[in-house]
Amino acid sequence: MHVTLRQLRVFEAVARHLSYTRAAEELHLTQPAVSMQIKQLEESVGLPLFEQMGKRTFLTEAGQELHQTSRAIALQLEETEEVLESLKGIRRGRLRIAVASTANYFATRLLAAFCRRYPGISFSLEVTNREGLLRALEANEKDLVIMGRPPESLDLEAEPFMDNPLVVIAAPDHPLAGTDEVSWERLQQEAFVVREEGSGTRIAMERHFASRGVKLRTGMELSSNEAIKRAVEAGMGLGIVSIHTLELELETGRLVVLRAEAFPIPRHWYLVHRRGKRLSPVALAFRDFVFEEAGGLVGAAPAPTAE
Amino acid sequence: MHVTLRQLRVFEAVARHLSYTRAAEELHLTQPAVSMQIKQLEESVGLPLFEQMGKRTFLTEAGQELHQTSRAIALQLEETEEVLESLKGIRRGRLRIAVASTANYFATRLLAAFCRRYPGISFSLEVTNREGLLRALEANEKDLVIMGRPPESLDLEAEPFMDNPLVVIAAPDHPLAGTDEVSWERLQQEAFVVREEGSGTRIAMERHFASRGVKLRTGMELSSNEAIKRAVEAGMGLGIVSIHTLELELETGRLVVLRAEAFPIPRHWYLVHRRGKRLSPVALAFRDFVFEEAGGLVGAAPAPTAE
DNA sequence: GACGTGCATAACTTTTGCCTTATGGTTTCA
DNA sequence: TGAAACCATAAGGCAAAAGTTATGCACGTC
Repeated sequence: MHVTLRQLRVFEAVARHLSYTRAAEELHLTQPAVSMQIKQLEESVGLPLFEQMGKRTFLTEAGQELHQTSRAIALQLEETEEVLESLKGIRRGRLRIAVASTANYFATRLLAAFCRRYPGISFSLEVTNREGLLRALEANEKDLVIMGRPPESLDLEAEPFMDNPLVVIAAPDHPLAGTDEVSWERLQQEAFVVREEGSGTRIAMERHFASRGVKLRTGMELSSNEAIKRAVEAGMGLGIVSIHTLELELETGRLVVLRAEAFPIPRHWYLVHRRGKRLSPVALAFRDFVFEEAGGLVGAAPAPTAE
Repeated sequence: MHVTLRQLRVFEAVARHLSYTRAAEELHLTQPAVSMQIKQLEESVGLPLFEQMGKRTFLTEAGQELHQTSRAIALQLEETEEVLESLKGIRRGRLRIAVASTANYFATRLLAAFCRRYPGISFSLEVTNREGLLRALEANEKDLVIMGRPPESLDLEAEPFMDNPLVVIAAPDHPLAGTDEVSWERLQQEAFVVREEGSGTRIAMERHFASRGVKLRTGMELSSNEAIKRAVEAGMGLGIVSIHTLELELETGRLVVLRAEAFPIPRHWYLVHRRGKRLSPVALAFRDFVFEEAGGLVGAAPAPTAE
């Protein structure tokens, strides 16, 4: 059946007015143009759609059936057009974001602020580990990803937008707590509670130590920042974590940040997406928003540390 | 938004396969043809619908939205096509019929038989008076009308399909009941219970009497055949009704048909529709059916009476 | 019976649609 | 690094789509 949308549109007008001439006026056409469209439509349908009884025009049963359909289709297209139109702007839309587990501590706040500024946007925020992030990037499942160390393997665009200093933490009753500045030599003698292999924080630590010709003394290996903090609290050694994870612990005095030589380790949070991906208007808006506002929103973070 | 159904169809195929090349194969096209359709669609939508990430093709959010719509539209067209297809045949369809109130006595049986032969056809049967029939014809509300005397005013096609003899009825205890043959002179002396002015039966009676130079003696005027019969039963005079209305009364002996000179009055039932109306396949089938079967189905009717 | 209205039809023009082949650029995988 | 897969783009050409004007026919009305 070779109907065209144009035929349906013309048909709908005629069916509504029950007059070829009125429909032609509405569509800014001549009457023969309408006649031809209807004729072609009737031909491809294989049934008469109208019947002229003297002066008046009636819909046949087939015409009534098709009238319903054409109205439904017109409606559907209108609705879709509206949705698509709104997708062009950022009044509405969906934003799919994935963040590294560490970033969770501020990403939620970031999203909430963005949400307040642009109501009508719906979000999905996946908090996952590095593997999950890479898989999501690979499968193109997310609009943007927030992570600390973009891998070089995939072809990505990564823009740093906020400092992410790694600091040394200790229990308040640790011998080094409160000392003026712990020297590098002193620090080497301590055992560290660390994240698992492959973790971004772990890799950054190892590189930091290696670049100074020292092997990291790992006392205990744990798979989450929360676990690290609990272990350090319990006096099982020193820890190295992003300062963004410490808001509560610093406030309540359950952990302290050591002033240590060569610390904090300067790192950054990156906004990441696959190179060549066409960011939606919503994603672009979020990106802009992040660059503008990120600093102000991460209240607990210290002033950026120059490298 | 100037989308075409073709664009949507091509788009749907690409969205389903997530591949221009596969879609082209399915549609028996070359790949550039598909590319162009999509490009034009994207242009008229104003948004990218796909994004190529290296080897793989993904739907953008706008693409997902449009994919839903295009599937829905395709579905709707399919369904409509099916309905229209069935309208061509008489497997399905609707038949709208109006009958004169007198015809009700056999029209229902006629319709029931037709319904048994063609299951899947739905009916509407309006039983109404002459006025109602004319209005329905004027407004083109019915496919076919069954009536006893098609008016000349409207431009109609009327085909007689069955005899509709008007007979003289009397109560069983009437003096004339059972007599061999009532003469015309004798009959003139009787008073008749008649239908109201404008009724088809009434008009036929008056013409019949007038053609024989006699004025009808009307004793009582009633507005339905049922009322006539009850009045005759009660001994209020003779009646003249279509024999089709008498099935029950004859069987139970509550009324008798007089053998009278110049009776029965020969009349016919007509199948009527406005001239030039395109009858649907269902209506045509019903028309054929009526001509074939009408005689056999009106069991109570006597053999046609030649004029 | 003449006129007005409404639709159909014909003839013609212009534009657009649509598809093809040819070619070039990327990306991926061996 | 070369082949293969995939898509984009350009150029050319055919077909049809879609519109116009002009005209005719049927019906209803005055």
